[in-house]
Amino acid sequence: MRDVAQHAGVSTATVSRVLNGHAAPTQATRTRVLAAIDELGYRPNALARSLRTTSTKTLGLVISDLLNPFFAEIARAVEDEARSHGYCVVIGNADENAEQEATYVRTLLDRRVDGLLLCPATDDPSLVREVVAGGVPLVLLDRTVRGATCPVVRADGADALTQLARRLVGAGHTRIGVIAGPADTSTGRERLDAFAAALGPLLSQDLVVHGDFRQDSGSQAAAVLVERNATALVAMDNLMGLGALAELRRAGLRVPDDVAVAVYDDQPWFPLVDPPVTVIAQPTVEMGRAAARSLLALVNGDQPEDVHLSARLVVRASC
Amino acid sequence: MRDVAQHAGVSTATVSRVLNGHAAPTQATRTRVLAAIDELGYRPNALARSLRTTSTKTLGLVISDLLNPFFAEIARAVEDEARSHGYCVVIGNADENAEQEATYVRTLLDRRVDGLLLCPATDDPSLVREVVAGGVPLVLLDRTVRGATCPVVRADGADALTQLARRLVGAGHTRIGVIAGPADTSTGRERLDAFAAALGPLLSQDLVVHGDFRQDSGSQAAAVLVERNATALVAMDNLMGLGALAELRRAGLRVPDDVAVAVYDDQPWFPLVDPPVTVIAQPTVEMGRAAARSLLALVNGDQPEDVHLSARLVVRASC
DNA sequence: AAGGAGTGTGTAATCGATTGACTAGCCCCT
DNA sequence: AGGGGCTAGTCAATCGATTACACACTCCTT
Repeated sequence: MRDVAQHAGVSTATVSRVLNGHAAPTQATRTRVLAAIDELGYRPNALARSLRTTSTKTLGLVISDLLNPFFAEIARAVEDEARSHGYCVVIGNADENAEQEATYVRTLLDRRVDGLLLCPATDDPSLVREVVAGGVPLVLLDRTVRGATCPVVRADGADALTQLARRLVGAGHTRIGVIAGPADTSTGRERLDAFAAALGPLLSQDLVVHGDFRQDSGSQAAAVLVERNATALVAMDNLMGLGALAELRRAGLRVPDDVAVAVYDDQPWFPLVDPPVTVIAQPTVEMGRAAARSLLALVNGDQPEDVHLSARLVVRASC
Repeated sequence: MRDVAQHAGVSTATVSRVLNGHAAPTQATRTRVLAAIDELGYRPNALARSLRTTSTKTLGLVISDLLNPFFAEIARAVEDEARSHGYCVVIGNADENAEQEATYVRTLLDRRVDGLLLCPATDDPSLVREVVAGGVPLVLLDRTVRGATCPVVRADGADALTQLARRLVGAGHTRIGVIAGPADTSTGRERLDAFAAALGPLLSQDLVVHGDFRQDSGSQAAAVLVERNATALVAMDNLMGLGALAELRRAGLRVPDDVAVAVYDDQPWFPLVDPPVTVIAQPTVEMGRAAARSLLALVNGDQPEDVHLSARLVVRASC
């Protein structure tokens, strides 16, 4: 910057003013400075700038699992929305692991992100409290924590799950197996609760198996449930659904004749599976965008409302 | 930091030394400082530190499309490897768009990442030159550019494509349609060239359609190729493959009876599709890890070799 | 002609760390 | 007692920007 100033015969203050679009500098100096800038190929040091201004124009996004296309889509939407407002997004991958999540959150805070978007790995509120106590704008995405003290953006699947339950019961299923998410995540619990409520006494405890939102756990759960004579399987997450489908295929069971299947989260390939899979589709893009918008509002000092979107049932041939 | 120093009754220099594990401070002062640190809940400002040390312990990764699970997997692997070496990864999503790619690269450079991993959207070398000229360690991943002047990590699919070609010819196909990647990407060109070489005169020009590595382009290309009486379709990317499969299903064509299908890039769900899809599987995790390792070597002043891995053919029922 | 208003620039403090140069204190030796 | 050799710690410059304040100048007003 000093070089630029020298080159243009002005002080660094003037260069800075030109760079930041202040009113002060004359048209003449302005062009002189700009000429110097691209003659020297100067690029401002964002670290120094941020250090001084205490603003990084960066948002942090800590998601549970980058390999889960649901989160990849969300990340993509967040990034889009943020970029359109001049913000950058740093993505952290927690791998469904509370410890790694905490590490990432702290790293991002150390780097002074202007705000943080978090899909919490568990519903333990301590990390959230830590961030909020540190005064950093925080918005929770997809999942919440106990007694959350910050805005939350999520999609409600209760209606869709109720419809699904009705449909399965209507088709004569009496032994419906559930591959639920972890009991210590809000989505894991809520989806199960909503489905259980819709099913009432028809749902027997031994047909509920908790997975970890990953493919393998879906396979294992499916094996267990089939063993217990379930005639329908509902996987509460697309990766566990994938695992369940793989297991059914491995076991030589036919869908939906032997076992009906439905999965939470739609994916582009679900219609192509044999048979096409009934799903509950979440508005991922809207969730991501809304979360980014809420966070930016918070960063700008507003107090955004929680956002509640809805998932919807998409019936295909698998049940 | 000043507060901590005061609290512990030492100077900021000493605090810094404790923080950075210098030999100097006594065990006594050390514990005093550490006590002060967590009493005050002090966290060092990474911006200031980086400004001073000119090292951010951060790598930049600019990928072509975060929604493409191939790149998501790579990102995940890069992140894993980097983290295990104490580095953070900032992911930028170029959306297969050269301009957005350049913007992201510059943003990352401005933030002084210690090194950059790039999956170039086109084979135009100007951006690469710009980075190299700036003296920032750069490694290309998956794709290369014309006259690349930096290490490259990629997977070679020529053998697998040759096997695939042989197999299709052996099955009696004479009109084999290719859904190729963009001609201005190295992977787009190389995969097509390798396949064309293996097929020889059997490949007619009107059965080669270029897509853009996205689902929709795969559908459109498939429609065109079917129209031209192709009896086999090879999609050079998983998303275009997905699009092609969707189009075939929409058109009511049966795989492999009416049209045989093979796709470049394996995905966990390809075995579940009706019928299971023959693919060319790339060692994504190894690519990501190798790229991160190469970049870290470069950052540490070594001169890593290019890394060439191999893709392999996985035959399933679709052809 | 003096004083005031309004502009355009420059000077220097500042953000929060790191680190080279220096100093104070201690021990030991002659 | 004085000096050499260590150590543990302090001082202050530095990284590269931003910005409050001061200054110089022009142009008006009275």
